[in-house]
Amino acid sequence: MIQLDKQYEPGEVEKRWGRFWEEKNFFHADETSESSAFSIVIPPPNITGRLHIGHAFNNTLQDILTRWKRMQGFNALWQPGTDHAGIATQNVVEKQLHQEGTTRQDLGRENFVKRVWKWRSESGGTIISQLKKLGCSLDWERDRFTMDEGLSKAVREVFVTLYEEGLIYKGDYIINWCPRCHTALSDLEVEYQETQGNLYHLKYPIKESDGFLVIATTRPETMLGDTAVAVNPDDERYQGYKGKKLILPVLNREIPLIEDGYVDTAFGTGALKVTPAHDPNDFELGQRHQLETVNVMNPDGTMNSLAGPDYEGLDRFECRKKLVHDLKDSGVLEKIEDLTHSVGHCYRCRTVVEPYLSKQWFVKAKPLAEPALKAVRDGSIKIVPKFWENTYFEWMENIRDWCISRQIWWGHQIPAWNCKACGKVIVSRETPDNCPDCSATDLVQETDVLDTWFSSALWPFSTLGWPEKTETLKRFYPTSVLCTGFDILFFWVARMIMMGLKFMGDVPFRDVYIHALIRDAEGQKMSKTKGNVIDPLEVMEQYGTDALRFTLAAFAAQGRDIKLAEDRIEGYRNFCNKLWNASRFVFMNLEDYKGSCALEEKSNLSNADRWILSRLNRASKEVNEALEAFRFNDAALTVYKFIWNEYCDWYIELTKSKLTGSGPERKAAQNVLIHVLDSALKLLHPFMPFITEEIWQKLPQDGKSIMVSEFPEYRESQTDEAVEKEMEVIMEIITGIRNIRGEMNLNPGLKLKALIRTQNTEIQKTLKEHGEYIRELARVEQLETGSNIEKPKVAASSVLGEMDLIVPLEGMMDFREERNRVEKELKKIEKDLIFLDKKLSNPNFVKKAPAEVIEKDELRKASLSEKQAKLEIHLKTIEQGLC
RNA sequence: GGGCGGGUAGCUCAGUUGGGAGAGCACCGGCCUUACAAGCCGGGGGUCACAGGUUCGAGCCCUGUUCCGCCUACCA
Repeated sequence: MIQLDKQYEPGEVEKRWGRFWEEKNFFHADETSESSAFSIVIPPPNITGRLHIGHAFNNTLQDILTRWKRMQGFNALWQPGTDHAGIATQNVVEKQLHQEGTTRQDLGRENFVKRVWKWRSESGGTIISQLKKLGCSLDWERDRFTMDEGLSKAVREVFVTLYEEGLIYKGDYIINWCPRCHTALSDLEVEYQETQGNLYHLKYPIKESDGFLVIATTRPETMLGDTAVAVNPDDERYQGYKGKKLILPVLNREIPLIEDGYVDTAFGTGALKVTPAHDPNDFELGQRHQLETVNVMNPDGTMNSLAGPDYEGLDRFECRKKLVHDLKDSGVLEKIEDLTHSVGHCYRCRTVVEPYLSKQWFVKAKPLAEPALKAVRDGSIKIVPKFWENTYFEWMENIRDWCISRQIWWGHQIPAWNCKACGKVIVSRETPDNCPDCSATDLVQETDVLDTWFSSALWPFSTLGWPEKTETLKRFYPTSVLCTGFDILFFWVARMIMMGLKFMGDVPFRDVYIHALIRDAEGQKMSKTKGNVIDPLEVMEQYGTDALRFTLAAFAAQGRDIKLAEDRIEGYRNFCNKLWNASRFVFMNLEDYKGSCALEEKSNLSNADRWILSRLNRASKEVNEALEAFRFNDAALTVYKFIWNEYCDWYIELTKSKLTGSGPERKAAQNVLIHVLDSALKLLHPFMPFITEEIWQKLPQDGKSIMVSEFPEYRESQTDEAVEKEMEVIMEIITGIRNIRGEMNLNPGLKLKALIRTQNTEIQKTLKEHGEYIRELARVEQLETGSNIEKPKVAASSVLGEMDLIVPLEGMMDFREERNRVEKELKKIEKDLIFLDKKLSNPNFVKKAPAEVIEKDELRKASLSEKQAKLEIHLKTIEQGLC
């Protein structure tokens, strides 16, 4: 006989089954299999990453889908992998070097890259082992890394193709520059933050005049690169200044006054200093007016020689300070105003980003975006929840060219070479030996690497083998679902769609499920600096992995952020224990059981048996439907309620008396008990893989693992409405008696008598046949049913639908308690009747509402009135008793 | 500036086509009823942010207000 401990201890169990699944290779998807495919690619975590609660959430959802589909018989592939995370990883290794008192420049490029690979092999696997701990059924055999040979080949292929088609170009543009990371960033990689700043008003003298123009700026240090001042041609204040020259203070450079409609007359003074090399708008102004560009900064954010001898070498913010001080002294500074404006920060290191003019590589986005827009518009790709589609459209319609070059060393080096001899740019899939134009062999490869997101954009097909035409690719592309947070909708999702359509000629996935962000209990974004992070590993340690997973699923309602409350996790830990103990009960009653989990002899089934089977069937339906629609919370809650409120609270209790016998009833009960447990475990398995496997393995089944067993499906023939109705009546009476017991403060152990008066012969029949349920669960020693039952003088009474429940209480009734109880009930009824009366006496309601609604309310009114009358009579007898 | 999401019980949240609101936790009362005190039984608790509108009827649909959060933008 199998015995379980009194409490479920997750730690050891999780380790054991985690190892088991991996050893048995159950996570592996076979590309030669004939079953229909289901595939998901993991959003590749950074190799620098450690599992945070967002990962836990994201991957739990994917694992639920994968395990569910796998159990449904699909050839399910969940494709694992990691991202090389260019800037982030380089930062980590540079920090290490810094501690060792050296720099990457000291090491040189080749050695530095070697060093990063070494770091990766030593520390880059952390997140992988953490995902395993979470129970993720990823096909580890297919683990990929964005810097792998195959994926790098894909990157080259894509780059060269796009270049050849004119969709990649190189040019001098203003880009976002991080002076700390020393690299360009794409527009998306800049995070704007409302910042309290200043608006400095500066006087620019007019040449050959005593007058001056006042310009306003938030970044005075950039004035050193000014090459014009612009005003709006319609601005009356400046009508007389057309064609004038201004003298740039400090540097005393002569700059023109230009007119451009871009200038907002309402902002500041209406005069705008123009710094084409340090502001994207000014850059465009500069192009329109053929202005000079003067770049006054070094790549590290210090001022260069063009900033003049007083400021050269100063950091941009020190320069600002000194400059403001100097301008004040020289009378150039008119005033300083407070101004709240948003300032861009590097998303990797939080340094203030500098708009910076430099030579970069770009992807022309518009031609790629158009088919990507269409795919979502025509439903080839469905985004869930749907409202995210608007956000997607918005961004895609206004998409700008994507700056893909990064001035770092860790990443895919751009496959372009410059011929030293003739200057030709060679972009090639293979490393060229000599220049095709001049045959020179002195070729120097572009030093820049590609944006990490460039390789991630290819993820759904590069991981499956592309550009090779592999079986895997054929079998699993397009993938079924992409499951991710909205924060990378543009970074990643949109770009995958563009690249997938471009290079595979088909969408990369059919559905995109966008889940919420996890916040702390106060609704704050979790961050290390705030110290409000919930570490999933700690939670798993404390409550068990299954409890964490279930909590996350139960919280995953669409369209709302998740405030993770720890007491919920505790609640679902308790659920594990509940399931554990229910199973314990089942096993305790199985010593003489010879059968299997399959439903055997159906003719001996009791009403309770048939009821739970019917309920199980409904639960299976709801779970499947909910998962199909990505309603994870509904699915989780359905299983929860089925197991706790139906199987444990009712079925197990109902079954106890049957188990005490030894006849066919006992055998039937055992069979149903175990069959339903088996099915319930399967329904729960995608959410709680470990505990379900642990229990399931002890069941009399001949499968290898619950994770490759068959997921319960809805079968219409198995729903038994008649039995459900009968059992409802019985449960209603049991609850009614318990209520009287509770409200009257009667000892739970006290045996009671119960009389049920009803005119309904169906109910009478049910009660005659199945009265033992009531006797056992409500602790009733004598149960009588009939149409003309007399109520004894001393009795508590309730009206339950068509039934009058009477509990004789001779010698144990407190009349005051009973009066309170009945009065409370009557009050409720009165309130409801007033409401219904009002509604039904409204001629418009009767005229316009659908007949069935009116009928329902009329029936309700009638039964409430009847109930009221009965209770009032009862109340009178109580009051007589009180006298 | 534009857009999106949200405001439901003390707390965290459900509420699928409009037919007078649910769960978990917390709370109150009673129970070691031999699976489970991480449990069992019973109970109290809500002007569904506010104001209008549509409708016989609104948590749900429309308009406005307000608060919170997020996204986005060329706020010198």
